Amino acid sequence: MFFSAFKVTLILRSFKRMKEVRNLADDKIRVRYAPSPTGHLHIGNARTALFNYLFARHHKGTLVLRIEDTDTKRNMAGGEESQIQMLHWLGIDWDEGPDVGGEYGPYRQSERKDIYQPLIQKLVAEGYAYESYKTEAELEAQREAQKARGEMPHYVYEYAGMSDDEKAQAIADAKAKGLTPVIRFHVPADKDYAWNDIVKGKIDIEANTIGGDFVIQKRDGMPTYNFAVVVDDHMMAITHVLRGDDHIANTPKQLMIYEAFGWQAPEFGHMTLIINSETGKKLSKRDESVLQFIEQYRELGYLPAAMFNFITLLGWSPVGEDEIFTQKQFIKQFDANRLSKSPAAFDQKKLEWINNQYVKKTNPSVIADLALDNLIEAGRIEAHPDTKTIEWVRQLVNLFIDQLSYAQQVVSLSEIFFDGAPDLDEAAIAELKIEGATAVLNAFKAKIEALEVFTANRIQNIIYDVQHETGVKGRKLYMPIRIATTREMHGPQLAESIELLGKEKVLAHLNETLEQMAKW
RNA sequence: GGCCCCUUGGUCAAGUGGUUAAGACACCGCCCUUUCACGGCGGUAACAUGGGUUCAAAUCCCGUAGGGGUCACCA
Repeated sequence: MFFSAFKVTLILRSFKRMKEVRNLADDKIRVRYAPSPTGHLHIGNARTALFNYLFARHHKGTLVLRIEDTDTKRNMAGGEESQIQMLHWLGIDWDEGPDVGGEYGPYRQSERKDIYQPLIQKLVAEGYAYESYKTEAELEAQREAQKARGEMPHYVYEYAGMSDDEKAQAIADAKAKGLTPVIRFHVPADKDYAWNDIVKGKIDIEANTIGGDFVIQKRDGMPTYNFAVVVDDHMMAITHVLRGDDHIANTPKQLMIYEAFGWQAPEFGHMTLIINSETGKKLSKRDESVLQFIEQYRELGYLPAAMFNFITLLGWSPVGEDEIFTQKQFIKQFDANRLSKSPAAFDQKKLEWINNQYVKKTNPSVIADLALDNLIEAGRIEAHPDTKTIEWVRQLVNLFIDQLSYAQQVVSLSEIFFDGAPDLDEAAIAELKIEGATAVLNAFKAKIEALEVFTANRIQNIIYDVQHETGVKGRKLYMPIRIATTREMHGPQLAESIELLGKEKVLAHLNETLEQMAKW
């Protein structure tokens, strides 16, 4: 017996699979979502949070929320609260974080300075890092000069060619001038940093292509992102880092720091960015053509479960052909190996379709409550409506519920119930000129005037009566009534619409229409 | 420009050497229907490109093109 190439391939493949399963089945999996509180929750960040959440819950691991607020200038007041609130709205919860505590805290980087400082000093003492006195103005000038020479901007080691004594002297001089240094990490020359990325596969980057020694401690004493993540991920025992692929270029820098400390790096997975289908570029926060923030969707009356579903399908795909799942089902079937390698465009139409699927499955009173807010917001209904108005809105929403992509659409769909009678368009006029229309309308009007209990049921019966009386049926019966009462050719079920319009409005519209018709 | 990543219909995507190349959204048509919508049925439409490897390539290798990301004392 001998092994065929085919068999060897099979064996290798199953070995590879075994390894994956063993890694991923480990219940000590700890992942984190680490936003910086610079604003509201962005779609892209929400997706990162979502995948980390699914990954953690699928493997029964731990999700950590860590606030990366080392840039004191960019921190926004209320940013953290806003992010937390929107994550909860989406149905994401976590096991450790600034709001819930945990054994690995504190969970805000601004509260961890005492942890970073000694570690930075350790790197300096061991020669992995050094004080850098170049000012931002000098560095800017250097970058300009490099560009002028056609070079790409990069940091040049400021003590190049100096002996230890000369270097010590230079530092002493700078100190004498009262300059405060930053700390730079000394990038090892001619080394390769490679990792097996969970989504992209093997990535290999040479140390000398990353732009020179990078800052790990800023002049204000705060660590930079690239330093703080490494320390925190290590100290918080993070096993898997799932983040946007705009972090790929940072990864070698972080690997260097792991190496300097002798720590084991976590597994990395770099997920694709969400792009704007019009520009093909990553969603930029200034981009006006797409709503970018979760809060905006909430305000339009999108349902959290639908958003969760939609975002999950953006860059990840389930095994079968279904696309609508409960959160529980998503957790059960989530598999990081199925994360997409190519970027996904944000498709508003698909989101609307998905939300409509959820709207139809949701208790109508929930949708009505959302729509009520939108109607108040739009000025259609006064704030603090009475119970009669609320009941009326419920009926209104029920008329449109099957076609709602999101609750706020009720505002534009229901215009005829709020505004005065719109002008008739040509098609409507043509419809009213069809023989029999006048007879239908006169008969209908007489019965409506006499109707005491103004309900859809009674109104429908009137329509039947008109049918028997005039002998007109079908489109020729309904269209004149629809146009004369609602002043539109299209709309939801007629009897219900007439009920909601109310007797007064209906008669006013009927009279106006009949007067117009008399002049033809 | 250096480095890195990506490339299946308009969009999201399945696919891991042999398939009539799934499915969903959108679009178009038909049906249901008093209109609109919902729903049902059907249709148009794709492996960027050139070379290999192989009996066989969307799938493996190399090149080319295109797109994107990143090059801060931002994260």
